[in-house]
Amino acid sequence: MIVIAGAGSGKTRVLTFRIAYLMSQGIDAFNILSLTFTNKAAKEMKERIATIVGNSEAKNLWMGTFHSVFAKILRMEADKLGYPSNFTIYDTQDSDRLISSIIREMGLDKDLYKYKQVRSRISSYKNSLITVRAYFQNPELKEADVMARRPRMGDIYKEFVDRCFKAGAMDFDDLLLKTNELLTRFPEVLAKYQNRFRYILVDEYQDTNHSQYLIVRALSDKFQNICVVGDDAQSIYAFRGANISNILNFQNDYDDVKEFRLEQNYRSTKNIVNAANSIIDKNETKLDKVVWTANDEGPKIKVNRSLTDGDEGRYVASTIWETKMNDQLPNSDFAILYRTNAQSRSIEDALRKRDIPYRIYGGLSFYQRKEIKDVLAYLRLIINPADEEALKRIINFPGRGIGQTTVDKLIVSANGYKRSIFEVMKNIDKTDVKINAGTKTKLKNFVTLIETFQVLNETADVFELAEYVTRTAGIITEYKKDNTPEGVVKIENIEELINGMKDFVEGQKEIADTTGNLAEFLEDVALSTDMDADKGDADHVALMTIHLAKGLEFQHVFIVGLEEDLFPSGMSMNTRSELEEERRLFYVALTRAEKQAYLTYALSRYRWGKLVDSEPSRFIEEIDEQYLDIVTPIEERRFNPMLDANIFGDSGNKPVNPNKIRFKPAKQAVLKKGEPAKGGQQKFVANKTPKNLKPVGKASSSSAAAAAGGANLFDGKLTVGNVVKHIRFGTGEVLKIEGAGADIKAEIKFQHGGVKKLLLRFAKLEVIG
DNA sequence: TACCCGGGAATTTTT
DNA sequence: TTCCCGGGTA
Repeated sequence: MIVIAGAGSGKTRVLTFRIAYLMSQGIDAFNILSLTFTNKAAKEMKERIATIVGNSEAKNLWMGTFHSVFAKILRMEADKLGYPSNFTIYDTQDSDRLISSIIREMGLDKDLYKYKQVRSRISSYKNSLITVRAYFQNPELKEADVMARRPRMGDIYKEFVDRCFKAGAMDFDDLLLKTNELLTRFPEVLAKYQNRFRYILVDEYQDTNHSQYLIVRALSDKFQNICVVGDDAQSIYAFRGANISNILNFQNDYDDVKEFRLEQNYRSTKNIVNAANSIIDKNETKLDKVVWTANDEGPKIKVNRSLTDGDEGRYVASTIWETKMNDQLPNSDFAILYRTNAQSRSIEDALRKRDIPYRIYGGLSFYQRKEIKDVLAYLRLIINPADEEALKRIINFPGRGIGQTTVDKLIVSANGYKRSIFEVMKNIDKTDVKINAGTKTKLKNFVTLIETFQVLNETADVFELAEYVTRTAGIITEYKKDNTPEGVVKIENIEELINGMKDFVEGQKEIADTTGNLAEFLEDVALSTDMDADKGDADHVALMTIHLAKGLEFQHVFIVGLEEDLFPSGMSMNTRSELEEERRLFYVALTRAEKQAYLTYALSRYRWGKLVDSEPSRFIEEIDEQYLDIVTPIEERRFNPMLDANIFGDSGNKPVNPNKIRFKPAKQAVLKKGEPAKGGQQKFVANKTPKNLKPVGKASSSSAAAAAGGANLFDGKLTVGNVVKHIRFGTGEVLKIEGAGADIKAEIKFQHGGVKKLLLRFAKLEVIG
């Protein structure tokens, strides 16, 4: 069964009710597999089902992301593929580092072989199930890479795969690729999971890549009881291998397909739905469907032009402020969506000036921070000493006098002996590595250190282990040296991580069938993203990329930076299909809005530190004019009368003249240093955000913090003089409270452990006096 | 091997 | 503007 579900038509509801229905018909939850693309979607769906069928029933459902479900299966079957069951999952950064290192070792020109391009190339091979062997058997692939002036691509690919295997590591793509390998090479395994997963449901089917498609098809082949839900108009992940033809051709893959179309939108006003339709109409590749709504007409979509990105931010902030006040709305009714993460900056500055609380979703997540990754690298190495990336990360952190040269020698030697680096170090005296005695001692000490941790890991839980490791390995000491605010935040983050582990351990105790071990914690971490940490935290405006916004809805949505070369992105307007994906992205953005949508663009914008002229996006014009309300702020006209004539004609309120603004390449007008920008307003674009401020907003996303569960006291409940109790520091007195909004900190003097500054949003404090 | 400095590239989107 | 890397020096 396929459900083509337009935006806002309730497709998640369809899935949850179908699952609940299946269970009400006596089908064992054990036999149901439900796949999503984000942990958050899985979690929400599980909760919704739990409210219908009850918690204990819902618990047995296999529901999760492709990556997490198949990571679990791979752990159980790892030995068949020659992997350890506690294999490491390399994140993108690990892969990047390994690829860079391979390029360097092979003596290739790193300007020709850019690691990011190499990584995405390898990723697309894997997602298309092109193994190393398949690559070398197919002259066309080789040809394509030669044409791209990367003749050694195949060799890098091979080395990368070999090194991952040797390190007992899988990257994100491997989780799918190896699952395919498992299901193809071992018919008995396939049969086992076919019999197990008799009912399969897939959300966001339009986003599946070839690898995922094959897994789903293999698993559902026997019973052919599969239900996929999706919307071709919301396919926005082609760049990472999603194949829109999976949904377009679903009918051909199964014998007896029922198709349903959900075309009524329950989310948005008529204006928004119709405007969105008028955009998507411009795409050639799509399934026919007409989304409609019975909702009110609603206000027209507001289009606003600003002079600079700074002005744009101020327009957004002041509009939110006014609307909030006039209509008495919470901050959470507003979202600001942009094409690229870099755009958040000017918006943030403006929001901060107006004291509007906001949260940035995506970007650098808690677990990607350097200090967190350092700690995690120790833990990774403890359970999997072969983990090359973890080892390289910490072998000289904190500094132990083991430099790049030594590491390079070890790598060469490890490759020669076909052993892991750790094994070479362990047996350093038996190898022919040319390293002087002093360094050898340092290496031995490091090995001993890790082995001590491994012994402790036999008996201690994650929390105890991490606490011991951070102290013994000198990580805390290292960061304590740094007295800058950044350094303090790092310590706090590590403390937060460790607190999160405590909660993890507690949580695991309640769940009978998990081992509650380190490997499991690390898997959670590796597959978690910033979006997952959704908690009942303070009321805030949401800032995120449009990609992240898919599936969400807000009363008021601002889509900012609607400029040629930015949205559509300059890198995605060369082919029709790329442009159509950008258009679908715009469609997704617009259909997030329930009541009111705003489109904004700036005439010039800082990019790469330079002021660059820009033109309105073609997407603005593609919307049927009758749904638009083109506004030009009065203050802009007053300050800059000369700018008006260009686009809007004399009245300043006429619709955009297509001939003036369409399809001209953006001029890269570069402003010399010191020269004022048009209107001179850009100097108010405050870019002097203290370094530690921005990350704090992001840090709120940590699922460690989410897991904390304790009351956060940053809304005035805590005052100077209070006596509080902290889970780890014990009892203390509040000396000072400082900061604002999400950033409020308390300075607390603890009876044992001195004075500490704690971020109240994280710290679990109990007021006892 | 550690540290400092200057030059040059970077920004699509992410499980 | 920011970050990363390489080269040079101690």
